[in-house]
Amino acid sequence: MKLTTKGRYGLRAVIDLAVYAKEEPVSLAAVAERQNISISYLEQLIAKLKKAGIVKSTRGAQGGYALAKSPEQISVGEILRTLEGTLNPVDCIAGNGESECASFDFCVTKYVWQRISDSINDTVDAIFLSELLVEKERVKHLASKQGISEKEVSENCC
Amino acid sequence: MKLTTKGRYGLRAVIDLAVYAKEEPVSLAAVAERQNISISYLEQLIAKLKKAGIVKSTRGAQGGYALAKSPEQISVGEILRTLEGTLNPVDCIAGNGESECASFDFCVTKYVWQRISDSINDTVDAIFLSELLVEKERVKHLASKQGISEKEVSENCC
DNA sequence: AATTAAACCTAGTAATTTACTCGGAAATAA
DNA sequence: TTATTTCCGAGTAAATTACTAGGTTTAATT
Repeated sequence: MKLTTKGRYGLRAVIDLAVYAKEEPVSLAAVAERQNISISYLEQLIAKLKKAGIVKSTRGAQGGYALAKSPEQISVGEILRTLEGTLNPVDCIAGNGESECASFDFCVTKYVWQRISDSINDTVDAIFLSELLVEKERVKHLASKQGISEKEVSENCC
Repeated sequence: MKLTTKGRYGLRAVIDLAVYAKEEPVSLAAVAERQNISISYLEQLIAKLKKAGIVKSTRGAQGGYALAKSPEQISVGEILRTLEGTLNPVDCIAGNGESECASFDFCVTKYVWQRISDSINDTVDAIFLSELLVEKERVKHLASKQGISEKEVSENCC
């Protein structure tokens, strides 16, 4: 039940864009450097985010990425599902019919998996990027009080 | 964010014991056969469940396994955490201090991971084996109405 | 027009994890 | 004594993850 680095790095990248790409697009190199993530790996993640309409890009020199919507319109659920695939604990409740197991309708464990799935999805769909930006301000003040730079925090985040 | 077969098979095994090991212990071979799971793999899972005090064993011929507590006292959370380890979406919130990331207290993403973790754990801790047994009766009737045997259901479950 | 900075694209690959199997030792009922 | 069963540790093939490498294309800047 672990998220992969796709979801973890990807969320950090989107937050980074929300903070730094307000005026002008930000290059992936800049995001990668700030977040201490490999740039070529980030490329793959951002490609998915773009396809999903979460970020937009401008090509060529001085180009880069920015959010495609306002932080109020981007949920963590959207981001994580884009990068991780469905957030179901098992495949058989994907809802596409294809991966349903043969005993789908009579499965007791499915009852459990469905409830876990619902709780995960309800949770992440209720957290919007805007909320994270508020939270980010809060911890930023906390950190600065303790003499810890934003750079340090970003680089060592989980 | 997928459960492994440990959690999936293990929960099925515990449910199987709840149903079939009421009077006398049930051999792993019987569970494995009913649930269509490899017996030697099940051995590993049941060892953990025993260590955790969820099931108990009697050795020797005619021995086997049974629940160590009543179904009202066994939560799905207990079972899954025993088999899967912590149900956290990331390691850094394990709470043991050891796996905490360097930016632990100032991490925005941690705020997200913690909420996901809480929702998963709250959900599974609120489901008890007794509830699953009731649910099992319900789907059993549904299945039999459609001419599907319990055996079929068990063997093909997710 | 040339250079440079960036996004975009595809394929490969080492490391890790998962999902098992195998072979036996110890215990106990029949 | 023999069957049946739990118990135990080590090994392994397959799948997945977490990347890297090596380019092409686009567009601003010089």
